[in-house]
Amino acid sequence: MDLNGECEADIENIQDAIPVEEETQDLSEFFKVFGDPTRLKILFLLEGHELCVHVIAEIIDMQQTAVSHQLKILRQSRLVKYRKEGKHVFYSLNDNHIKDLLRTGLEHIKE
Amino acid sequence: MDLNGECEADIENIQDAIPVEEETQDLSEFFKVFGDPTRLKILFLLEGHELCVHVIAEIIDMQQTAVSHQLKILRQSRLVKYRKEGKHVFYSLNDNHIKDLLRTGLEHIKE
DNA sequence: ATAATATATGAATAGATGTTCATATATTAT
DNA sequence: ATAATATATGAACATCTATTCATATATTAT
Repeated sequence: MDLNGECEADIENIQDAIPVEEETQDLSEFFKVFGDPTRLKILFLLEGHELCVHVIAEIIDMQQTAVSHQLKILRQSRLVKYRKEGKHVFYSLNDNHIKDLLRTGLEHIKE
Repeated sequence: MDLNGECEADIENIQDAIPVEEETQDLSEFFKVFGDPTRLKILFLLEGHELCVHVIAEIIDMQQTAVSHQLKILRQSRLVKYRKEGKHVFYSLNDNHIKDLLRTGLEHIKE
């Protein structure tokens, strides 16, 4: 049974390079979060500051509800954390990898 | 003119944390490429091997045309390069950052 | 020349995604 | 209690995306 012809012999071993299905799914979900300009802007903003929702909305010039929706996604992927203080909800980064990822990505697109 | 109330004073400076619009767009496009399980599988496969299209399709159990479409996207974002040899087209990774990104991403989802 | 194999690509389609609108909840001020 | 402010959320909608199908191109074998 030689399905792969002349190209490559041991498909069995090569296959191991791919993480199991669930891990691949989770990983793609994770990267998907970075695949939106609005969310990226929020992440860049939160890199240096703890900010509340309406200030974020103001700075990136988006509606508050749009920002809230995106913050929900960032929360769900555990990229940001939040702290309630009276009427305000202050968001901040929740992961050390984020800065690395953003910087590596920027390096690539600048090449 | 105090649009941001009690929360935070110097919106001017905070804004600088965000790259210019075009850069943010490009960066989100870049991450979007990693936000699909099929493309991730292809990238993991190519991490160690130079492979031709039909072998990739076979290993990840996808149709050849689906793989070709995804390879096109990977080419366009300069993540893979290719080499023609007779009927075959051999693909391989074209960026040193890819492994880093994949590994950092995996670290995050495993936490 | 014809057939077989490897790859690429355009069109179609189903499903996912981001924003907006309307509205709900919660806290604070009057 | 009422009004104002801050945030969250569900529904609707337009847009984008990934796969499939049909088919085109290119190379090699007969």
